[in-house]
Amino acid sequence: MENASANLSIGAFAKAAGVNVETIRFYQLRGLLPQRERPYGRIRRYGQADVARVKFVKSAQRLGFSLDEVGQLLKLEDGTHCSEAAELATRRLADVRARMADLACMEAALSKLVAECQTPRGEISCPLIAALHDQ
Amino acid sequence: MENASANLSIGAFAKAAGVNVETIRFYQLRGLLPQRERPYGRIRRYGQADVARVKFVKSAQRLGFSLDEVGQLLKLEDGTHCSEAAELATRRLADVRARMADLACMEAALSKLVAECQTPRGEISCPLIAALHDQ
DNA sequence: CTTACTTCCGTAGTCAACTACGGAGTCAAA
DNA sequence: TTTGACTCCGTAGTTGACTACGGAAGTAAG
Repeated sequence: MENASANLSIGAFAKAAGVNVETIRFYQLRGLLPQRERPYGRIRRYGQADVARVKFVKSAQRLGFSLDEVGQLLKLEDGTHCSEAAELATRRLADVRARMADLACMEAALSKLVAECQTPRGEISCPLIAALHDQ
Repeated sequence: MENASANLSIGAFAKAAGVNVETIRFYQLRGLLPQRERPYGRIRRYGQADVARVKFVKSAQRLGFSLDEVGQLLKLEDGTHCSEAAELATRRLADVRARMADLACMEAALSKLVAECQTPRGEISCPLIAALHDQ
């Protein structure tokens, strides 16, 4: 059922998946897509299952998974390893939350500095630069 | 007044600034630190002003500025170009806020998926993997 | 004066996730 | 059958911010 509609050239495949041809090749090299056999000096053909796989990769990336982690997720793809998948996702979630906290600090500091810069002051030096100096 | 206490070797300088020696050299190459003259086949010496400059770079980096932007900030260092500095900071702030929004989306999606994985279900496939398939 | 640590300097390597290039082979339309 | 687009494949380049390496020269301690 995988090859049922294996009628796409790599270019059509890439377009259907919304990525560049080079990205497809790169994923094949990385083991994220199976290396299809090439029928006797002909061009390889791809199907909807391949398109779905690339879209899966892209979805997971949007959630902050690295390609390595996406690879692990793909190995669990039959859906019988829910707890392993959940563990990966939990780690990712912790990471995302840590990054959010970092950004919140930056946000606070930057908006304070920008506000101070826009406050009319009667004198010399820029509070943004000054603040950066004594952290 | 810059060279007032120019008595640190590059190693001591790096330690005082909390970075590696290689990082100092890299910053010199990038123009973030002045290329000191080398007194006739002797070793260069550095002072507190240099240490402060590296700390400035590190502070700005923590706020999300790239080294290129830090370079611009350093050119404004005399404090008389407050509005330019504020403009840079405003751009950074917008960027930080955009990244926060992205991460918030990821957070929501991931925590939903993890929660679903932990909900007892009576059957087959992993909701996390399934969800990734139809985004 | 010797020994061992630093410094100097340029070049090359790292990581992640691609992107670019180039030459040969394949395919489809006119 | 020719032409022009596409595919194949391997290698190399990109970005950002460093990190590593290696040989020669300077320096500090004993």
